[in-house]
Amino acid sequence: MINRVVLVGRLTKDPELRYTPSGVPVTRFTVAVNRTFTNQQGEREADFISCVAWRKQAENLANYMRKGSLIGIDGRIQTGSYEGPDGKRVYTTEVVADSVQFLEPRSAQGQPPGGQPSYGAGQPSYGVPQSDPFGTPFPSQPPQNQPNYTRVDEDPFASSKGPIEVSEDDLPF
Amino acid sequence: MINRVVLVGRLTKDPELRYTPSGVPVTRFTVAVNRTFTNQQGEREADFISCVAWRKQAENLANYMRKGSLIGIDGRIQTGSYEGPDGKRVYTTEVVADSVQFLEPRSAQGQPPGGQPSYGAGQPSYGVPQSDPFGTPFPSQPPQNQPNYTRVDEDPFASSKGPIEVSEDDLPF
Amino acid sequence: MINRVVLVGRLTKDPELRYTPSGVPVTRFTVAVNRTFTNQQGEREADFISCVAWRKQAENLANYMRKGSLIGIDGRIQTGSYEGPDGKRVYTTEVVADSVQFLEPRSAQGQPPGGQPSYGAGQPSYGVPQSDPFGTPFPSQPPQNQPNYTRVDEDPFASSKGPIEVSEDDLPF
Amino acid sequence: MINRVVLVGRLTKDPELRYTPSGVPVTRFTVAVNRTFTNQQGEREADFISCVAWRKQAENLANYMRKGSLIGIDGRIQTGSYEGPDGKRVYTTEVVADSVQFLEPRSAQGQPPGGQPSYGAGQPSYGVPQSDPFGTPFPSQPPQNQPNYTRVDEDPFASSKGPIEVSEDDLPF
DNA sequence: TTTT
DNA sequence: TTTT
Repeated sequence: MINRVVLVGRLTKDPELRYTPSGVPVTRFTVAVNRTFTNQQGEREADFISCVAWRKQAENLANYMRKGSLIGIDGRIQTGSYEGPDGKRVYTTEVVADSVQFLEPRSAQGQPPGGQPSYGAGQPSYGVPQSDPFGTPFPSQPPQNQPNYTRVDEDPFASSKGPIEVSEDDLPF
Repeated sequence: MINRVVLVGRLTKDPELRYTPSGVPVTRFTVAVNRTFTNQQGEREADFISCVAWRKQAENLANYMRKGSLIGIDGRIQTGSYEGPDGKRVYTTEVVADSVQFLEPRSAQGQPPGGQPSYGAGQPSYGVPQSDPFGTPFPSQPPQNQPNYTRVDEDPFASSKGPIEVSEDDLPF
Repeated sequence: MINRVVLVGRLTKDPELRYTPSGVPVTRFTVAVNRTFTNQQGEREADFISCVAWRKQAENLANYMRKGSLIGIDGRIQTGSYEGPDGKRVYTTEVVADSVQFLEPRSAQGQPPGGQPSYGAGQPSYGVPQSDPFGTPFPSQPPQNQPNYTRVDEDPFASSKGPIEVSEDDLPF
Repeated sequence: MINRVVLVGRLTKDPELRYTPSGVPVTRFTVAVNRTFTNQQGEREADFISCVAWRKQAENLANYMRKGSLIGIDGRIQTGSYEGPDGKRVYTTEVVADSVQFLEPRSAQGQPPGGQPSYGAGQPSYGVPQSDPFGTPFPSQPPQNQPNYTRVDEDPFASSKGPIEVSEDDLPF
């Protein structure tokens, strides 16, 4: 069985880092991939593909990427379902990123989005370590003892023996 | 922008051929891809991935494949949306198959599912040409003047200049 | 049978357009892809992957890309062999690009390398249409009756019925 | 940087397991991938793609696959070079298999190639443990203290921190 | 609910 | 040096 996806596209939003109850970093995001062909009206449409990244990939995404960033994803399609608010089953499809590539030129990198206005903030925050995991510009350790971060569904691979991350880069560039 | 998917898995159902109002063959189907790793409970789960094939790929699928068949897909992820019955927007993700590979051994092929009972039909239909596009075991031409086949949404690429099918094989094996 | 390759990397040289005896444009080039992991010495190595593009892809490559450009390739591995100078058989492996993506930011594009500045020519030719296919910044027609361009091996797909180019974009961006 | 390959094809030979000086299992093999299109003469050609698998993948290959077996590979292209016998540099391209899929139907599996005549050997060898790593039908541990196995070049990833195997299956089916 |  |  083979299930392989490669995407190159742009983030539709600033990625937001979350943590599972057991402290595993996770980021959900959408990649807009422009089609290489046009429709009947001669317009170039795009596909908006839901993705999820875990651990270091999630942190790198949140620390170095923002809305509009060009990104490469190597991953797999994962489907699932959940009980909708109306009691009906909702089926989901998303790409789980094994590895994430940051394809912006150097000049466009290094301005990590923080709580501050992204471009041209008043006071420089780059390189200033923060205690808030959402603000730190460098890959952070899972905040083991920080009680009030955002919780998400538990990492389904928390105790899986298979490797989750293919690329173990500490820094994406 | 890159959007590439490769899947190898099994059909969850006998594929069913449909035609757009303008006579373009289309088949929607689901591929079950077993994961190569196990979950916390030690179970091997599967992803159930929605796919669509057009034209010759659609015909080959309907003519030569059935529930359980091992299949290889080379395609791309396509997203879209439609108005749900309750007026809410429903978002969709599917794989559009550029090319389809039939990975069953020869012995398991050649028993095309037809209008007849697929498994264990009374009279052999193999190789018997039919006028009904749903029953013919060989790739058929779009039934231009047959009014009462099943209609589906129009082929969005009907007049697109880009190639839809990467592989132009007349026969899949 | 499935044979799919996706690469994102940088051109090791300015691409050079050639034509087959029957006038089909072809460009051979090497893509350097940095590995996402390091070796025992802690160094990040790269793979230098031989590629070939035909027709419009070849022209776009030659017209818009240069040494160092970031490029995405969607293609397949092709192997072959030829008689070496010493009479021994030499085996080759290369990636045939079905589609080529130009991943440089806009600012880095639009300066098509020509005989001019790039390779040290006198006057700027940007945007100035030329009859010479090597100088024109826009995709050109195969120069059917120009006798003295560089000849290469005949296009093996010249009369193949299968589609060669997946993406039919006239302009890569 | 992205470097992803997916292949489905057939082994051109029975795979042979080797070990590096430090005991890492490695198998080199060639996958024949039939093209999905025909050449000018209407013939369907094939690409013969050099591959290498390490560790458990190498063992599974040697234990469960033979000449002609249908196989799926998820991997990356790796290039390198070595000093040829005539002192000239020889450049190599091969696919490093991150994961290997065994696509034969069950009936064709389970007859591990051994020293015995492959199909229909007189005495059943399946499931009979052997001390020879080349004959055992189950994944074996690296033969740490067996001096006289075949040596090959050292595993270049022996001490790499990155994961080598994406799929950690003990058994391929 | 979408990116350049 | 190649597979079905």
